[in-house]
Amino acid sequence: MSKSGNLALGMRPKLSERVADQLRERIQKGDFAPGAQLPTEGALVEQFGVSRTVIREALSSLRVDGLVKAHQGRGVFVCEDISQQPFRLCSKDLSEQDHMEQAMELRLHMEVSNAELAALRRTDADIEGIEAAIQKQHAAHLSGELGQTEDFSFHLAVANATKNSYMVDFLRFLGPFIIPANALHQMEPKKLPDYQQSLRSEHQAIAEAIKARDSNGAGTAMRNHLRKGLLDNSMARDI
Amino acid sequence: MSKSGNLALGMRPKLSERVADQLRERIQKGDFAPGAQLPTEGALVEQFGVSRTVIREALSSLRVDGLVKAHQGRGVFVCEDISQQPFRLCSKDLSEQDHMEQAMELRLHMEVSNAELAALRRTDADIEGIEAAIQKQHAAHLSGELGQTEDFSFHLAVANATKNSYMVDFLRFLGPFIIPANALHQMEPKKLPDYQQSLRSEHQAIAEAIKARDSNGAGTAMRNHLRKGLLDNSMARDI
DNA sequence: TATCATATGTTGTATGATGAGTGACGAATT
DNA sequence: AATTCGTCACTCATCATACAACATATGATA
Repeated sequence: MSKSGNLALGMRPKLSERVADQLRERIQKGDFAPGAQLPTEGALVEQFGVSRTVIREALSSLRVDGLVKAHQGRGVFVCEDISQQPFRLCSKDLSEQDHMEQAMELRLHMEVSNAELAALRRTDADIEGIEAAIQKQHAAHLSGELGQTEDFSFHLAVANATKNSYMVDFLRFLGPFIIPANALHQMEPKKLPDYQQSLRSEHQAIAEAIKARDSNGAGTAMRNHLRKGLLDNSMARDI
Repeated sequence: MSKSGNLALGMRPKLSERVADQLRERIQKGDFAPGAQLPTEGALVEQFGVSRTVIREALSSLRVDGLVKAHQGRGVFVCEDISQQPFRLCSKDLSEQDHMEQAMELRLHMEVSNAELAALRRTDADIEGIEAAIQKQHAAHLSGELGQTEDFSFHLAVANATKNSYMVDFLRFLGPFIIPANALHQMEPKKLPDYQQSLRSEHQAIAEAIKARDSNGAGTAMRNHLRKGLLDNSMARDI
């Protein structure tokens, strides 16, 4: 068809995403109330002046986000509770520096809580897992590796001891945002062994406090550990 | 009524979602390495024996989740950093009770940190916002309303004082999971005014500690406040 | 060698047809 | 009259095909 005169959409990014964004907006603005039925695909086709393919891809987008639910034979409806909307950590109006600082801060507080809870609830198996993680990181260091994966495993093991799976999930979600910030890469190779040594001793301190069921001690040990990481990235604040 | 996963009741899963799940699995299992190119849509059509529409809807799903990125004319590639994966709070293998407990625990620790940080960083404007929220909740109570929205606004105001937008975002994300758990609805109407009164005084205590820049005080006040909410729902643990 | 035109492969979009679930209406049966 | 059941219109789900837009490799040409 004649696509030359094509409307106020602008056509640089994918059409389907632009349509999806517009629909998202209208939903969140309350244009379509929760539980209400969206216009049918055919109606949207006419409204936006695009093909049904585009409309369906846009709706698919909203469906994955948990904003709408499609019922075959009935229509597409706005979800009653939009609480299922996923949490993302990518505010585009933040500088890279701010983003990193705030994400790291979020992780720090969360991990301090993890350590405190772990100390209260840990089983013997948890202790084994935590110490095994420390051993593996040590082994990685001896092999000349950076051992970042093993480092993260330690923190996951601590989170696991809280017996709260959401804590683990959230840490696992937060992890990738933090690891790239690690100053390991730009560190002088000469200082690396010292750094790794202090890293291990900090982990050890956390582990021992957890083992001793010392909640406060585990919390402060974790706080010191992570705050040190912040300092190495020269983004310390009053955390 | 069950939400989604449903093979039994004649409600068969959509083809596109089954394909999407299989692809997700293969990606996370490392079958497709990060940065690698997925098979072309045409290849996937043959592999799965479905139409291109289905393949495209499945890929669209992965795209929204941030697992893959499609480039017109080149192909579909697994994202280098899967960090953009959204965080969801809906582990299906958890009982409703466990889900609520763990989500609430996550919120509690996060809000305690918020209160502590708010006390350190609050400006005078933050104090005004917090106290305004308390006033509005009071007004709502006087009007005979439950004032749950205003209650949440108070917590958001505290989060806002941390100057960490992710704290606000995360609380806003967590909020809807918690509010329905509030025991307000099943409370004897006679006790309601007392409950609302104590709610307000707890909020007031938090606000005053923040105003006094008493970090520890604000943290414990918030902990007490939320732990009380837990007790009212008879799901107290060693938090 | 360097540059440009072309061919090929890929995703994006458009269109039409068919299958399948839902709900409403009305005719047939009890 | 009340209930059952078939029909029909409407909807989303899937399929199939074609073309457009973009990226890259290939080969011809200067």
